[in-house]
Amino acid sequence: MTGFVKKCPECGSLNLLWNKEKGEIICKDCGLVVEEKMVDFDQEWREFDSDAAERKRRTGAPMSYTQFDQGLGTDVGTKSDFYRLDGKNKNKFFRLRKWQQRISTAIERNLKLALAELKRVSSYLRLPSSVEEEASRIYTLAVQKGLVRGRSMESVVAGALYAACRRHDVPRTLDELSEASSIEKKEIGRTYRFITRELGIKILPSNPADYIARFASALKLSAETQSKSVEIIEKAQHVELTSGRGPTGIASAALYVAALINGEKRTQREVADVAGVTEVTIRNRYKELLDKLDLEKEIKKTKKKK
DNA sequence: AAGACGAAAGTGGTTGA
DNA sequence: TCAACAACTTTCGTCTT
Repeated sequence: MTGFVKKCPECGSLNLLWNKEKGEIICKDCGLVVEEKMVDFDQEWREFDSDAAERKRRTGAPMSYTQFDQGLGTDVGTKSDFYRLDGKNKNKFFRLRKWQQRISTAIERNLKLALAELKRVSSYLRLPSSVEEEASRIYTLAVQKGLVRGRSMESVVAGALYAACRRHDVPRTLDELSEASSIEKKEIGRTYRFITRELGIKILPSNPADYIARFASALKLSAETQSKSVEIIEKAQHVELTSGRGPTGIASAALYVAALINGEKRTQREVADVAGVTEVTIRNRYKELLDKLDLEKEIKKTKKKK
């Protein structure tokens, strides 16, 4: 097991939680998200003898959708081939090469550009490579279905990334995508809905709890507060408070309450900012949470302690 | 003076006739 | 295709700490 990060840079704790699926390392003590993008250096297979090793080892460049042609491109000849051909075949050679280049310019160049943009945005957001891969796949499919026509390449890229994030339970808000790609929120939402519908990609509504780690870390809240808010969210889900509501609203309200309970008060404004919702939404969710989950005692308790 | 609260009007999207 | 609708936002005035 290889670990780059062994100690939390914030509080020095060694109590780190590795979450490979989300590509995050979270400090259990202070809640800081230490590293959001990490590489898994483990081999996922084991070799018991040299025979098995031969079969299981894979060599060569990985095939990846982040390469525009999955890394398996073909070029029709180069000059070095040219001198070996007679007159007739020279013509054929040029014809083929011309067509190859025309096709390249039409579709593949677009893909090349788009995937470069996709990589840029995804690294800006420090997304795990699994998400980047998925997004590239989605974009490629979208191009093949001609869904990019009439839309800007960038917005489709952003939409594909958003969809990939959702599928991998690594939610990023539309605001974050918007900031990274400089495409309007509405536009991303629109293309996101469009391409997922057209490609028949099913996406479950995201779980508010998935946002907690990042929001809490941005607000420098303790791990207790984090788990408290996850707990609150779970309770809220049992009482059917969560369906139909924006997950970020729920997450931020739960976080706000949890912070109050643990005496780590943050203003509604602060929470609202990192979660990308308004104070009003937090207030509404907050009120509902208090109504249904009688958390008031707990808040009063910590008040008296002071 | 800042933060919390709540009312009212507006926005963009979904749904169902 | 249109109208009703729910969730969320913006704005603004009032209350609380």
